[in-house]
Amino acid sequence: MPNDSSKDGYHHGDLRNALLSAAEGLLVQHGPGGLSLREVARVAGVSHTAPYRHFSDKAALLQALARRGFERLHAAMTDAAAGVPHGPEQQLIAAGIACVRHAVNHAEITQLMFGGTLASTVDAAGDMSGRDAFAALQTIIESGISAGVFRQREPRELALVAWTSMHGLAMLMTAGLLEVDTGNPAALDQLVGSVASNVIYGIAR
Amino acid sequence: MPNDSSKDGYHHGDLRNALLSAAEGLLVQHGPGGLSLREVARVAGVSHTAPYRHFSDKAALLQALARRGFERLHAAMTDAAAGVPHGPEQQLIAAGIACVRHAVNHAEITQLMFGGTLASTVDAAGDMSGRDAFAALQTIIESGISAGVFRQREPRELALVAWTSMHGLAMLMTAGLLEVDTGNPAALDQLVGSVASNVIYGIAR
DNA sequence: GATCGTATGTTGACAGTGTCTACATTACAG
DNA sequence: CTGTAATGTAGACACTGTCAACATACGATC
Repeated sequence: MPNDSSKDGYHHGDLRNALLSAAEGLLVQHGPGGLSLREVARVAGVSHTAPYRHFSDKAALLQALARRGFERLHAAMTDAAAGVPHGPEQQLIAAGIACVRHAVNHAEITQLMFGGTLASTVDAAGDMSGRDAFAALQTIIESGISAGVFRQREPRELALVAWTSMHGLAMLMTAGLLEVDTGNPAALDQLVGSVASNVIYGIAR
Repeated sequence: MPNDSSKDGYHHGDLRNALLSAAEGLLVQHGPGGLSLREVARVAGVSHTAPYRHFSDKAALLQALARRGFERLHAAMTDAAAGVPHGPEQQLIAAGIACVRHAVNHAEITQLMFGGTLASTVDAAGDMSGRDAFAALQTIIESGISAGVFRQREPRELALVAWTSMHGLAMLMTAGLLEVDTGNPAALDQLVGSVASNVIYGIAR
C-alpha cells in the first residue's frame, strides 16, 4: 500500500503535492529546521531521493510551501475585505484581522514565509512574496483616499504603515513574543482591532 | 598558535566568548541554518565537542547569541532616545530609527532573535526577549502622555502600535521583502521616519 | 608543596542528514 | 512495438549534532 491518492504502482501519480502536504504536516509538528527531507519522503511513502524528481533542493520544497502560504494569505485578506462592504476603514480592519489570524493559525509557515531562513533563496521568487497581500491593502487604502476618509498621501506610504503594523503583530505572535492568548479568538481580534484602529486613526482624514 | 586571546595552553581562557564571536561571524557569512557547531569550534581553534563545556546545546549557543542581540538593541534604542531631549515625539522617532537600523545592521541576528527558529527554546529565556526594548518605548510614551502630547490611553496599547510597526518594518527589511536600499542610510532613515511619523500622528493628542 | 576533585578540552563513535551518481521501472510518442 | 523521457530506487559520500570515555590543567585543602 504505497499511498492513498491517485495511482498505486511504482509511480505515485501526484507525488509533488503529497510531498508538500507531508512537509506541511511535519512542519507544524516539529518546527522549521526540525524538518528533514528524508522524513518527508518517508511520510509520503517513497525513497529518500524521490523528492529530487520534483524539487531541485530542500530549499526549493520549502519555497514552494511558502508560496502556498502567500497565496492563502492573500486569499484570506481579500476575502475578508470583500465580505465587509461597510467602507474602507472596516475593510482595512477586517483584512488586518484576517492577516494576523492566518499568521496565528499557520505560525510555522508564516515563519517560513517571512523568516530569514529562505531569505537568500526568496530573491528569485521574491516577486511573489507577499506583494499581493500588500497590494490588497494598498487597494483598500486607495479607495479610502478617493472616498475622502483617508488622508491624501502616497497610498504606498499609508499602506506601509498598515502593512508593517500587521506584519509586526503577526510575527511577534507567531514567535510567541507577545503575552496574549492566541488560542482565544476573541482576545486576538480585540488586540488586532485595537492596533488596527490606532493605525487607522493615524491614517484617517 | 591556538588563539589570540588570553591564555595559550590546553585551556583557552575565554572560550565561551570566543565561540560566541566565531558564531556571530559565521552567522553573517552563511545565514542562520547554515551555521554548524563544528565549524564554530573550528574557527575558534578547538575540538568539535569543546563547545559542549560551555553550552548544553547548539540551541543554547544560538540563544546566547540572541540574548546579546537583545541587549544591544535595548542599548541602541535607549541611547538614541537619550540623545534627543526634544520631547517624546522626537525621542520615539529616534528610538524607532535606532531599532530598524540595528535590525538592518545585524539582520541575521535579528532573524535569530525574532524568527521562530528558537521559538520553542525561547520560552525559557523569554523573560529577556525584547521586553526591555518594548519597555523603553512604553516609557517614552508614558512621558508623552504625561506631557499631554500623546492621547490619554493605556500606554501599553499605544506602545504596541509603535512596537509592532517598527518590528514589522525591521523584519520585512531584514528578510529582504521591502524594496528599499538598506545600504543607503539616508533612504532608510527617511522610510522609517515616514512610518514613524504616521504612527505618531495616530498616537498624538 | 603534594594531592585530589573539578572544570575544561580531546578523541572516537553513532545515527541522521542533504545531495550526488548509477540503476530500475513506467508512461508515452513515433 | 520500440525507444526515450519521466519518475522512482539503491548506495555512497561528506557533513552534522550529540554522547561516552579519556586527558589535561587549575585551585583549594592538607
